Amino acid sequence: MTEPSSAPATPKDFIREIIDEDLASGKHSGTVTRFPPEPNGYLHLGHAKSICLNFGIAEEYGGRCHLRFDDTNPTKEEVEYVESIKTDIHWLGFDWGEHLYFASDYFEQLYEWAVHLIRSGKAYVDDQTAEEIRKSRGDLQTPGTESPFRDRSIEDNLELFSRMRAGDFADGEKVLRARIDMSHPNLNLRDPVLYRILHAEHHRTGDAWCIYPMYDYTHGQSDALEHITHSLCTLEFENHRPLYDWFLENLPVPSLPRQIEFSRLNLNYTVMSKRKLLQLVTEGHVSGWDDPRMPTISGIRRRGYPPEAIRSFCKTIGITKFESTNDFALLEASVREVLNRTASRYMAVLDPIKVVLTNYPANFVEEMEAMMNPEDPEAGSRNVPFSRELYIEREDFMEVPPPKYFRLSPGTEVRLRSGYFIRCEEVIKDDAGEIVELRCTYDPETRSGSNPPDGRKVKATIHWVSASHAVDAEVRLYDRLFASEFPDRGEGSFLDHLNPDSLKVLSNAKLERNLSSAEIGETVQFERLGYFCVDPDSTADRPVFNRTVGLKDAWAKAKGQG
RNA sequence: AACUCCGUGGUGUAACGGUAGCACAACAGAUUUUGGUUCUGUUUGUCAAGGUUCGAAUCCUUGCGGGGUUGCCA
Repeated sequence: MTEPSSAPATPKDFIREIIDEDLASGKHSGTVTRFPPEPNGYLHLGHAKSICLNFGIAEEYGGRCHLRFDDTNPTKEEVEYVESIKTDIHWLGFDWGEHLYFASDYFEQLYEWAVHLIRSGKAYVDDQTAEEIRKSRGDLQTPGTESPFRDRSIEDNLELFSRMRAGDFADGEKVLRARIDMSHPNLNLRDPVLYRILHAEHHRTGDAWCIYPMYDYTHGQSDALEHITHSLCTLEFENHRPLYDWFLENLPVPSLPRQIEFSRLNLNYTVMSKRKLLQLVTEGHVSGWDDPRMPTISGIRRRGYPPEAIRSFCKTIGITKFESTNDFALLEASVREVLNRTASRYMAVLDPIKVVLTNYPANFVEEMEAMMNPEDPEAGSRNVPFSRELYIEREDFMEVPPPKYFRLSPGTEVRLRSGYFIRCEEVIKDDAGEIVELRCTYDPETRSGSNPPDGRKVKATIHWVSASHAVDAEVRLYDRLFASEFPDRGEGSFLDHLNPDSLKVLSNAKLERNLSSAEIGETVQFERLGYFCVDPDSTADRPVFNRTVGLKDAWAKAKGQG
């Protein structure tokens, strides 16, 4: 079983090290993890980190990972979310097989265990109001005070709890609490609430219950019932672990899972909390949960990020207990790395300016052969029509070029990608002085594949589209949703930091003919511009493309530095 | 202030008492029919002070700094 020492094993994070130890010591013979979303919202990149961790460990260790919906709060949860969560996990490339569970499946068992706690004097029914309970809990420096109902007899508690279940009481009238220690320095141990009364319709159990277990009372026992070995969650649950363990110690559970906490994913220039994402949607700052600017899984999918890139990103950022903020550039680097290898190349002109080749025959069309992907010779080639009238990118021409500008300008020559050398002979403007057309000549001896016999060179190659063959399209240019690196920090609302230029719609883009057959969801490269994904808003005669991410742009950088 | 977790280049992450490495970012150069890709090189780091040790990012102490916790949310 020993690896040859020559293999530079990728360093393991502290969680995998713990698993290794547990396997080596015989504490566990296998590994079972779980991903436990609450079905009250859409999954985002933070969840992706947890999904990659839990399902990734299951794959690596030949174990399994359960998908368990933590559905203990009927007032917030909906079936709609259950389905979207399943879709997103599958899209990320993971599968729970037959191990789909719901915490609500355990309601009866959980109830019996609550009775068990009451019988052993470790739980009681409290008649105090929410407000009274809050006040008597004390605070970070002050111990709490015990409830006047704390010492009810076991018989009374049994009777009352049974009547709570039977619906004899109104919402909030009573709760079941654990009987632990009202002066414990960890507030979670100050007689936490186990059950509350909620006369609400549950998405799975309907009206079978009017009392619902709290997260703390549910999670660990669900883990134990499923024989989860390692229950991985984020840092904010660290203070809950003593309570998690308390239940396992005081209940006849079938297994002893271990909770381990790691730091959640933070990304700059975005927000990740469900509440804030929901706010962006409900207040209309974005078009929906799947707006391509959203850090939701459905958003990045629509944006065109490949799942492989998300997985590699999660591998790159690692797992630690240190609360850190990851650079958005790291995510984009993962996206570019995958797309550079896999995306087909096409030409598209986003902001067109017409070029007429005065020495090229009218009504003549040549089919130029172009590589589908220079990084992947197997991808083959495509034909691109070439003719007398073309479009080129407006920013690929400058009448008065600054130093180091390699593209087209009056009198200079560039290569058209997969086409010919052209030289700009004349600039045509309208009355307003706006450039409307360039008159150029082409060199017949420079057809793609051959260079001019006189050995002359050009300093740039630019993209183009044949005017008569062009497909009209809308292109949506996305930028980061927030202008500030940490929208959460500082005074005021995070909404104050929204980037007003996060979406720019170009409605006059001209695409290479071959792009008309691109399918919704497909991500391609527009040469020299970036990666673009076909949006579901596309129609048969008018495709819509979303910019996934731009190519690195050394010129923009040089220009910016002036 | 109580409890608790955590501090390694600009960012993220390794090094498990023995040469502080990798990725991203930045910068410089080479290649290039994408100012992309690829390749090469450069800059930048162990929070602080003591202690243990032949030797400390690592162990100990203290200090400093950051996160989390006062829902009948998860």
